Amino acid sequence: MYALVDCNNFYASCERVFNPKLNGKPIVVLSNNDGCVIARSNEAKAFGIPMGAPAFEYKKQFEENNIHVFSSNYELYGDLSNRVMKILSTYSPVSEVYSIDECFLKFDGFDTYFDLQNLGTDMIIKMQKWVGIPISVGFARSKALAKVANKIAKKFPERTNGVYMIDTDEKRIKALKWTKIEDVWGVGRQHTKRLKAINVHNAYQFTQLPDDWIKHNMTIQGLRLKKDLLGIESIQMEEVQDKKNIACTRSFEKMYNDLDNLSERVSTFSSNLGEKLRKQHSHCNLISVFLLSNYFRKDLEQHRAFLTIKTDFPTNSTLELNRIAQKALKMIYKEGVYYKKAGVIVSGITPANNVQLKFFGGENPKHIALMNAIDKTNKKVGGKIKFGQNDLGRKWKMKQEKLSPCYTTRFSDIFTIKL
DNA sequence: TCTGGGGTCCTAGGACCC
DNA sequence: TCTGGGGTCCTAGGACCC
Repeated sequence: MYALVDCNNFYASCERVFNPKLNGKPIVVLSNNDGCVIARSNEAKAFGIPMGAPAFEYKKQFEENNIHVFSSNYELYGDLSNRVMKILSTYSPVSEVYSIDECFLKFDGFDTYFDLQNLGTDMIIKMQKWVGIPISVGFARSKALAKVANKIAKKFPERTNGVYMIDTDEKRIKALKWTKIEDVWGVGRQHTKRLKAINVHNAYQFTQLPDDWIKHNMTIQGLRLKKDLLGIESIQMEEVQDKKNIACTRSFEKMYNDLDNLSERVSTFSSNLGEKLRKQHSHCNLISVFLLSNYFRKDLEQHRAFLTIKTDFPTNSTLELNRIAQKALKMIYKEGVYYKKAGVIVSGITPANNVQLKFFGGENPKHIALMNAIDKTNKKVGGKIKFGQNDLGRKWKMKQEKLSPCYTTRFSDIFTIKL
């Protein structure tokens, strides 16, 4: 059996942990730059606030309905997520952290000795007590079915108490008939359109489609999904591994049409990626840069550009990454266009201890020592060393007007109790 | 005025090899 | 007149996830 454990309205729930006055109150959490809604408490959902709603369009509704609005606080969410995952990992030797708020657990052979239903209830109680985060648990014979079971547990809390198990074929078919096709894990907008066109509206109908059709239209992934939904394990647990791509991308608060400002952004993104690469002890040999104009301003010239450059040797030196990223930027930059977003992505990632040596050239050994010294210093005193091209005046600070304290990761933000 | 960020997997087709 | 067959590797782009 598999379990999928999912935190309920995770970001919104995180905001409540150290601010219990918010229990029962509507909450929304906004994306970077306070752009759009990316998490909603049940109360906020009841007001009809959709996922992805632009904050400025809903500002009035937030005020009228006393909806509490937060900027996203990834430092807090990340730390609480780690606590949740650590506790979940004690329930089974095989676990897979699937996202910041979801975890698969595998219970091979457990059913002989444990009542999984009770185990699920135990998880919920412990998580509430130890971390303060509400969770839902779905059990089933495959990962895709565990996802379905989880959805049922979350949708009917009063009937399931947060735990639902699909353990018979009868329950499986009933659950699949209840699941709308667009809600199936792995079926997105495009597949939904195609499936509805051939009269497939729920997960059960999907499982009745011929393999050929699925393979042709949804690749091998679709076929695995079908088998998983039939109760035949086809989507395996995955080991945590090093990242294969690392990206750093941002929308700007206003648009820029000059190379100077874009160049500064790209340089800051490159430093950030260098740090991340070194942290996971990797090198990369592909660097991509992209620029996007403002999609919402149809009145302005549109330009989307993306360019990948191969490095001469695998590297994780910020200086080398930035040199190449700047080169790419200059090649795709188009004068006169107002840009709203830019990003740098590194890929072709290899472990640092496994670098292909070169006859001529290669990483400048001085860079290695320099990066080492910078990382160590920054770790000790908190990001004090920056590169000349990076913004030192912090004029790029994100719009975060409703940021909550980092209760668990900063001494300055620690919770105070008044006696 | 204002609209997020960071990932994964799969496939077709081109480049190249013998 | 007539021009093969069988591979591998790489990458862009499309689909998906949270």
